[in-house]
Amino acid sequence: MTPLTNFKSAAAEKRIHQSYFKIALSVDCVIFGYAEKELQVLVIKSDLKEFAGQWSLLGDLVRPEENIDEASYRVLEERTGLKNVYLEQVQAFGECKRHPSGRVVTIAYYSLIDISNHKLQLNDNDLSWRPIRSLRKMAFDHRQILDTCLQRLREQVFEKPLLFNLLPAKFALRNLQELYESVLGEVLDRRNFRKKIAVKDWLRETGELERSVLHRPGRLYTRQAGSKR
Amino acid sequence: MTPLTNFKSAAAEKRIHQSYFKIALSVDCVIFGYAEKELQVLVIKSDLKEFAGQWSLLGDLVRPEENIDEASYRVLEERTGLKNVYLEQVQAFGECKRHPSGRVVTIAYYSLIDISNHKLQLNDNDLSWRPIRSLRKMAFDHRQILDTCLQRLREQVFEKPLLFNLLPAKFALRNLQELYESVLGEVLDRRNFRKKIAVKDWLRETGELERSVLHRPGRLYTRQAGSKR
DNA sequence: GGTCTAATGTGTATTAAGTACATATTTTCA
DNA sequence: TGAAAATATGTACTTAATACACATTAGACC
Repeated sequence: MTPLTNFKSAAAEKRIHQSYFKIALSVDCVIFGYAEKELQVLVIKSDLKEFAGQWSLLGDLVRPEENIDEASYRVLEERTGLKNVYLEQVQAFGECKRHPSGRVVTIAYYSLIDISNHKLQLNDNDLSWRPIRSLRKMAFDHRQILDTCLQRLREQVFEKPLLFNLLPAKFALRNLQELYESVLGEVLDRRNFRKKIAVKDWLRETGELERSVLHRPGRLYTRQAGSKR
Repeated sequence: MTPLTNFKSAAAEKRIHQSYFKIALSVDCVIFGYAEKELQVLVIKSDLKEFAGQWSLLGDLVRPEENIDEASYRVLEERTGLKNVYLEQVQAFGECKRHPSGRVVTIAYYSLIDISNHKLQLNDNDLSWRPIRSLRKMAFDHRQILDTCLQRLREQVFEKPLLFNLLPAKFALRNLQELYESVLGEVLDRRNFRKKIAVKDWLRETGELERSVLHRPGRLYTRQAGSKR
């Protein structure tokens, strides 16, 4: 029987509430970006003394009257100003001792945004884009959360047109391939990559060409209007 | 900034704790079984008046000093007596109004057990195996949780040797195929199915044959010792 | 304007995986 | 001994994944 039922008395009910309704819930967002041919994550300097100097993911406590998905959208919007962004729940992390301030269970989400498209106040709050490679140690269990989300992302990149969210509206196929390569951590064959993307109907040619490149310019593509995220 | 840092005073810290550390956390386990050629789920009659007569998943509140994974193993063991069972977290469900007694966020897990292998007290507590098909309406958001877990299971049955957990130690290939068919909800070609399973090295022949069948008996197989769940 | 550079754009042959499909064999039962 | 019912098995076809090479184009420089 769950402790939430069959109370013997009102006093018993109150006692149960006091002993169980004292966990805090947070959401943590792994916000991926792409710059300098590397996958980046938006992180913030931890302001807990236990993790002084370490980077942490962007997160916040879930408010008492807030759905968890709403909380994740709120965190994202507060930090990046962006609405209607792809956000996906990955899983919960619930080790007792993961947060020094008490029992805080967190729900991890990941999101993908175009760094150049939003103007966040990077001077503010030590908020910063960091290449994943450089984030060896992070506050809390955030490195584990990041790994789990990255793994989920890797599983999905050929299933759903997710990575376009990391690029500007118009991009060359080479840019897309480099992005896939840095997400997957492996090099891909150009012809096979183009074939694989081509059959998915995720792309539309713009008719334009790259500019200011020191070589033959590639065609610019944009995401196919109907392609669902 | 998260509300857990930069307190202006001890009083402020206490206030924050009081307003945020009041969510309860539960785990809900979708425990799959297999009987009468149908996929079954272990459910219990809801004892909340709001859901009188409806079935609910097996769950419990997470204790203050308990990891969430530990909680799910505890629920499973309390209900089935089984230890060391495959259990996988799927995701959190956190709608504000999902539980009538207060804000209870739940983490969903799924598990697979061999019904014939455990002797649970089915008379006890209206605990019962029900075919999934028959569970049209369930208490809370448990039908949604069940659907989500079933979908995850379907994605994994050819990736990991999960379904063997639902069968007795020795089984014929036909039993395995019927199980796959009822999980996936589609019929499979026998020759192609055997080929697909054969390449995975999940099975070992026992050298024995089926008994007491009204036709040519099939060979009995058992799970390959090294095959990871 | 000719040449160099660097990357674009493209096709085919091979292998692996998935799908469709039919017949001989073995055991039990009557 | 024959009928019933399910086992065991192989091949042709299609689709997806992989490996791999060469002609083309725009810019930069002289």
